[in-house]
Amino acid sequence: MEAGISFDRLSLRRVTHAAGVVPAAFYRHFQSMDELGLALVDESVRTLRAMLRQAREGGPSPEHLIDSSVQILVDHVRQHRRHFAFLAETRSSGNTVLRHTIRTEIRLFASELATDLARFPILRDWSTADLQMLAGLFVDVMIAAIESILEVAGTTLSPDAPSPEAEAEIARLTAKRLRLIALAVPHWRSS
Amino acid sequence: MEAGISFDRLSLRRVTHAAGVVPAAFYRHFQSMDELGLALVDESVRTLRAMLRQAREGGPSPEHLIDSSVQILVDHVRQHRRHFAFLAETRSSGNTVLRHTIRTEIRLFASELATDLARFPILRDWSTADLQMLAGLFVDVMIAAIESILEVAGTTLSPDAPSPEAEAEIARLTAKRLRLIALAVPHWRSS
DNA sequence: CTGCTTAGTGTACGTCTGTTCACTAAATAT
DNA sequence: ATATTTAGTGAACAGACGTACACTAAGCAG
Repeated sequence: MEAGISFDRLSLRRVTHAAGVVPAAFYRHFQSMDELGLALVDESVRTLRAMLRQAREGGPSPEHLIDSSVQILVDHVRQHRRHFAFLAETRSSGNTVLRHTIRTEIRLFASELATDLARFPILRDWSTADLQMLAGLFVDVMIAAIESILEVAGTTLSPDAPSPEAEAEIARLTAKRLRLIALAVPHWRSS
Repeated sequence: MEAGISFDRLSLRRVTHAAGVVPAAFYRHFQSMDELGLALVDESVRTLRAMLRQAREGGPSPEHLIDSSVQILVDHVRQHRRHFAFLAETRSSGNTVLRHTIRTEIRLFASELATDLARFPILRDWSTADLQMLAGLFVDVMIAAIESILEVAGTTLSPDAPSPEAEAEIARLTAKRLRLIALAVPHWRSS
């Protein structure tokens, strides 16, 4: 099929063609491709925040918190593959405006996670900087997981092989990583 | 200047123009842009391996191993900014062949790091899978650091601001992350 | 019913793209 | 000294690209 096409290889003409519309009609909706991109960022970021919300509400048991969080991540990526693929690709490539917008959103995401973490008793007397560090580390591990999942499933919107086996392996590895990091927390003396 | 241009926005005609040569002359050297890309991957990967080699030889004191490794990373990225920018961008974007090649190389890189780690007494009885997990985690933290450095310094080959201040901040944060992870190592029971 | 707004049409333009072809000048090997 | 390989030329092509313009059909407000 080769249906997957990254955003910055996407042309105005292709977009309008896919929409069954003549190229000039594009300007009735967006002034430029940048504007389209920002609209897509908005939409995708909403998906991202929905994921965090679900993780917050879902797991009251701190025992299986890591596993349930990873599972929520995997499910969300599977269900909103195109949003995550768009974010993952655009985060490191092409358009400068979009790249900065996404990176800023992710930093914000990490900050929210940090305030969530602050509620855990074990982390009560960690400095703000250290909490941000920990949250950023968690987020980066999650991002690596997302990229891996997208890689084993065709980076954009091709159906490809869903390969739940490879997905499960990535989930296990990611949970392992997070558990390792969590293991360090009690022994960290926050400055 | 706007001199920075990512590889997949790069056209055959731009390459030949920059080389001061007519478009058709391109085919005397490469069959396609893919082939050019693979040549660039080769060159950039050599830089990557040189970095690992230096880190291996450089630090015999395990006390400051983390700080010296991070410093080597920062220095290498500064000195070979374009190689790292190329790898970082192409790793997640555009051309499928190049993306897979780079990701495979990075996996190989992590594997080599894993065998290095196996020599540490504390890690003697870790399973191979767990060593790979740890090495992969280190590598992903390093990749995140590289991306951050490139971000604060203009992603491609623009001179921009070198901003050694922001670089140092990233170095500190990365070292902190690695120290946190290292702190967990003694308490991990390898399965 | 009338008038304004919105979404879409069709055409056309200039520019950039990859690729081909026959040809030449220089370097290299025999 | 001669033959062959190599690197580069210049022109030409067909296609895709972004963008502009005047125009039309539908939806809705007054």
